[in-house]
Amino acid sequence: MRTSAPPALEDDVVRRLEESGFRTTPQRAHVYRTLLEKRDHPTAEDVFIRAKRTMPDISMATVYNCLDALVQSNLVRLVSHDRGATRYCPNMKRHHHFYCDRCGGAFDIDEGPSMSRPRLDIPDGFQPDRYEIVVRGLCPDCAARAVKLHA
Amino acid sequence: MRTSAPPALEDDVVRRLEESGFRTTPQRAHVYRTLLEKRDHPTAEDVFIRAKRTMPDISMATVYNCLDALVQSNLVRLVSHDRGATRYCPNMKRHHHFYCDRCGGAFDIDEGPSMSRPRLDIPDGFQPDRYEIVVRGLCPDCAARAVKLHA
DNA sequence: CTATATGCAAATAGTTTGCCTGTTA
DNA sequence: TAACAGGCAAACTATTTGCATATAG
Repeated sequence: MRTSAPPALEDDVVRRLEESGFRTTPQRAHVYRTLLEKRDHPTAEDVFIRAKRTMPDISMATVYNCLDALVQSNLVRLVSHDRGATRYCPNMKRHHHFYCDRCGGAFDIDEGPSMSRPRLDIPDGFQPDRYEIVVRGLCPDCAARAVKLHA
Repeated sequence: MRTSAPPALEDDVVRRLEESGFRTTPQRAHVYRTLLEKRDHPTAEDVFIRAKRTMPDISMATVYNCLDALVQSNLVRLVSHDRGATRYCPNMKRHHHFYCDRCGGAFDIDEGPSMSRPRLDIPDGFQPDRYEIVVRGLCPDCAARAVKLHA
């Protein structure tokens, strides 16, 4: 057993980026930290605005570059469920998503302890790597609003 | 029991559109028929090009309008899994999707007979309506190509 | 007859690219 | 110091909108 402190988040990021052939740059680390800060599935532009607060010279193109590098390094998931802008999610624990039909919001759904791996008949030749369950319907806010309209 | 022939596809389309408050127009029916013709998850532009072959005056804006009306009428599903253009799928039978990490292709996965509904802990307040399982990995073509590269 | 849909063109959002400079390993 | 990354602005792609005309109910 190692006696030193657990590796800092930073170390992990560096390692993952390097494993995928990316250099570690202040921008990439900063974009990642920005995502961790508020896990609300921000768009690239949201990330840009937030990242700019403490790194004013960062550019939109760099944000896209960083997000791509993080996605390819398996540090961030790309979330895209409607015609709107792509969203990004730094939660790499196995989890699922709920998408609201009305407001378009995306919400993480943790995997319950009793959850069994679904059995799907995936045709020959496909090489599945991972899966997620996508649930759609109304989020709490929109559901509450829908009830009001019917009152 | 009705003695006449089962309702034509058209009748069903008309009913669904009307139930959702849409008028039935030749363009909407045509876009729907175009989608049914080749179930390969085309983009709006693909649909536009195909639809134009037999309805040369149809416009891109109308294709978007029609696709929206069909989606809202539950005749078509919108499929969006990367930063590329949104794709459309007229298969409303319960089914799932496989997305290829390499080529970005989307494939329908039928639900096997032994499939049990997955149990998710959806927090209070959410009003789930439907779900789908999304599997990612390599499609047969890309998997075969990956093997070759390692040979 | 009237609300709604179409077609066109222009506008906007989202994302990518080229090019030159700066930085990482 | 060489290959890679950043910044900026322009290009591009996907989608939406405004408006005049046409059409479904």
